[in-house]
Parts: sequence; C-alpha cells; structure tokens
Amino acid sequence: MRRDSRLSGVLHVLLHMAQQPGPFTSETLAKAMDTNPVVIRRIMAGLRELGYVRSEKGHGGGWTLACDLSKVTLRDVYAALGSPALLAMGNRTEAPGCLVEQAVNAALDQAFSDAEALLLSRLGEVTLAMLSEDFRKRLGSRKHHGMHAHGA
Amino acid sequence: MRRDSRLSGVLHVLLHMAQQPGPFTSETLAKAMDTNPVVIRRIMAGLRELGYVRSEKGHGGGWTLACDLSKVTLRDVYAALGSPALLAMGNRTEAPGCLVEQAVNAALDQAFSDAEALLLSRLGEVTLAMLSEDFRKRLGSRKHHGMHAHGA
DNA sequence: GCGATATGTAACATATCAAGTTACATGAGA
DNA sequence: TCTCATGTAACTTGATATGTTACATATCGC
Repeated sequence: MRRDSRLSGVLHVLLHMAQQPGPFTSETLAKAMDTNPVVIRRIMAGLRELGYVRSEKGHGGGWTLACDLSKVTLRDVYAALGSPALLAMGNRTEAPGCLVEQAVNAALDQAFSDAEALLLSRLGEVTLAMLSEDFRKRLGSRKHHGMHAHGA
Repeated sequence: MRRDSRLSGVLHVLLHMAQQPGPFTSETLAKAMDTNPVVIRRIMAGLRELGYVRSEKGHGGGWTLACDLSKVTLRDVYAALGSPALLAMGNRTEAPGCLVEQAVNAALDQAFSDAEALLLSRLGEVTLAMLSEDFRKRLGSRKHHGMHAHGA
C-alpha cells in the first residue's frame, strides 16, 4: 500500500525552519523538500490553525515558527495533519451481521488498537526540540568529516 | 488512505471453513464474503503455498483446511499474504542525504518499528482455534435470542 | 474419451487517495 | 499600483486494493 509521508514531510519542514529565524516562503521550503509550494501550504495549513506556525503574505512574508519546540510533540503534529489512519490494514466490514466476521474483527481490533496506542504514545514522547537537538548532533559529527548537511 | 482488508477477509474465509468439513468452492466462499471467486483464489494462494489449505480441481473439488488450527496464528496468516505493510505512514525518503531528514526518520522509525513489533506480537498470540472458539461462543449466545449467524 | 466442474492466472476495469500541478483570488509591502 | 506571497479550488498523476472477464488446465463421473 502507498504510504502517507505527510508527517515525515511536515517534520522535515519544521526542523529546517528551526535552524534559522527568518520567515520562509513556500517556494524555499518546497525546494528543500523537492516538492511543490502548494503541497507545503497544504501540509502547513493544519499547523497554522493550531498556532504552531504563522504565515504572512506579501513582501518579506512566508512561514514562521510560532511555538515552543520543547512543548510540541510529534503526536501534536500528527494531530495537526488531521490524524490520518495509522494502520494500513483494517476490517473488511465494520459492524457486520456475520458472527464469524465479528469474531475476526474483535481479535484484529484488539491488536490494531494496541499498536495504534503504542505508536501514538511513542510519538507523544518526542518533542520537536528533541529532534532539533538530534539534528545538531548529526551536523556536528558530519562536519568533522568535511561533509555537507545536504547531498544526493 | 484505503485500508487493506485482505487479512480480515482471509480470516473470515478460514473460520467459515472451520465450521464444516467438506471442501468449499471459491464460488461458495465468495458468496459468503460477498465478493468474487477470483478474489478468494488470490488471497488463498499464499495459504496454499504454506500448506495451511489445500485446493483440488474438478468435481467435488474446492478448498480444504490442511492445518492444525491451534498451531496457526494470525501472524502466520499475515505472513502467508506476503507480509504487506502494516503502517499507513512512512518516511518521505529512505537513506536521505539531508541530515534533518535523517533525524526525522530516526525518530519516526523508532516509533514505527515499536508499533509494528507490538502488532506482530499480538497477532502471534492469537490462533485460528481461539478465533473459532470465540465464534462458537458468540453463536451460542445469539442462538438464545433466536437469531441467525448471518444477517444484514 | 468427453463433458461438466473447479482451480490458476493473466489482463483489464474501477475506486480511492496521496502527491503533484495549474490557475486564480486575496492580501501585504515597497 | 506593481510585485510578492499565501489561500484554495480544480485537475492530473501514480500506486494499489478490489472487482471482473476470459481462458487455460486439471479432475471427476459418465
């Protein structure tokens, strides 16, 4: 199944923004992400509604971080995207009349909801500040080898 | 994202088969599942290769259970389907040169693999025999209310 | 052997959805 | 007012689960 990479993408954007202050245009961010400005605006829309970022039009406009990175978790970002489905699998039918299917659904639902709960919990343990810190650590160790932050 | 219901579907088929001995034609099973015989053959193909079911052609042919239901777990059935993706989300790019993306991927991968491991573990704890037992329990309690096993 | 029945499988159709693209409206600053 | 930027609708594209048709192959009963 095709996998949704919006969470990965929006985190990438946020972390890039965390490295310098200025507002970033959608086009700048899109170039860094190798995608389209409209896609950036789309995935940022939810974040703006929750107040994690701000956007301004016109000259000198663009996107700005508007939150305490140590207070926002990956789970918050996930929620800002509209909480899309976490699991690639689901039941064939919900609320089936067939008792066989009810038994199957009950077993699968148990396993599925456990996994979802764990994933959400893990995402809730990681803040954007922690990610940013990890990035800087990686940057430091790579610099010692004379390489760039970006590459093919 | 569209959710994969093959696991749910194939479990449904197997449990139906567990209720009576005879071979079942793809058409019979398809009717019970409200789908197409070809779809049944497709999802059963992997199970046959692993020896969980047998198929025979011609008169009196069809699908037969060929395993000890108490020895086959939902995880085994999942594997028989080819182990399709469990999670609906993934990284934007694997092995990125961008250090920001590396940091993002590392965090997400951790959470993702934890959730996948838990899900697989849970699926591994449930056998087809347990599901069949649960079904029979449901059947018993519904019978007391004068209802059928199937219904809209 | 022959016809009926069943699986096996390729090929094609359909539906859904993330992602990409185009077009245009709106608003802010120089 | 002109330029730059976001906001958003509409459309295109690609991937994939699912559904369907068609036909080949194997097996049973006569």
